[in-house]
Amino acid sequence: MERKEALRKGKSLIGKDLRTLADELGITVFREGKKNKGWAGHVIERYLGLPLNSAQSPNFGSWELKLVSLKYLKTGELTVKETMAITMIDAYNVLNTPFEESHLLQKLKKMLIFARIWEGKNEPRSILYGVYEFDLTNKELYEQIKKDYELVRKTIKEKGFNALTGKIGVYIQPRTKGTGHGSTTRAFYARKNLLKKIIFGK
DNA sequence: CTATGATCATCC
DNA sequence: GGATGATCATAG
Repeated sequence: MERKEALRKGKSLIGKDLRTLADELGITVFREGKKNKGWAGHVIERYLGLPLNSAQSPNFGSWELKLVSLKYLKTGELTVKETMAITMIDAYNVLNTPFEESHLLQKLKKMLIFARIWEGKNEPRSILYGVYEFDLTNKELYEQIKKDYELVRKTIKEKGFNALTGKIGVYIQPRTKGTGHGSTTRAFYARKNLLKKIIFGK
């Protein structure tokens, strides 16, 4: 499926409750009291007729599916609930790859962001809010992301991979991520301020 | 066991 | 409420 087509079909889902769709499509949201964290993504994939694929980059070919949770503040304002994982950091790869050719940039160019409204850990319902493309034609975003990438490279080079922390970066941060239990892997995450720009245009 | 996607837990 | 680090589910 082409990216454009996926975007168009995705948009036709806006306003729908992904929870009821999950039931209709036979997607498991909870299993033995535990949440299947990938359920919302699975619903979208199934709806679009895509294979449930967890493999790395070859995702769906010309584009990638990402999900972001939104939530309402007490003031009633809608905001981004969480940062978004983009891709794993490979120290060697990052050190030897300029931003223009980085895995990070390739991912950003391809991704389609599906924003859903999160209402609680028990997922009473979840409305699809919108579908977005990552706008890298926006100079300000592009340049700042590039700076963040360069900062990560510099940090690895001067202080080592383990010096990377989630505190680094303005739009993109290198955050620990792994199976836990002492894992030291890191991944690029999109910070909330960046997601807000893309989703709410501010 | 590890990679990946995404969310949870905790600290401020 | 927001940020950072840790964990969970699943596939290979």
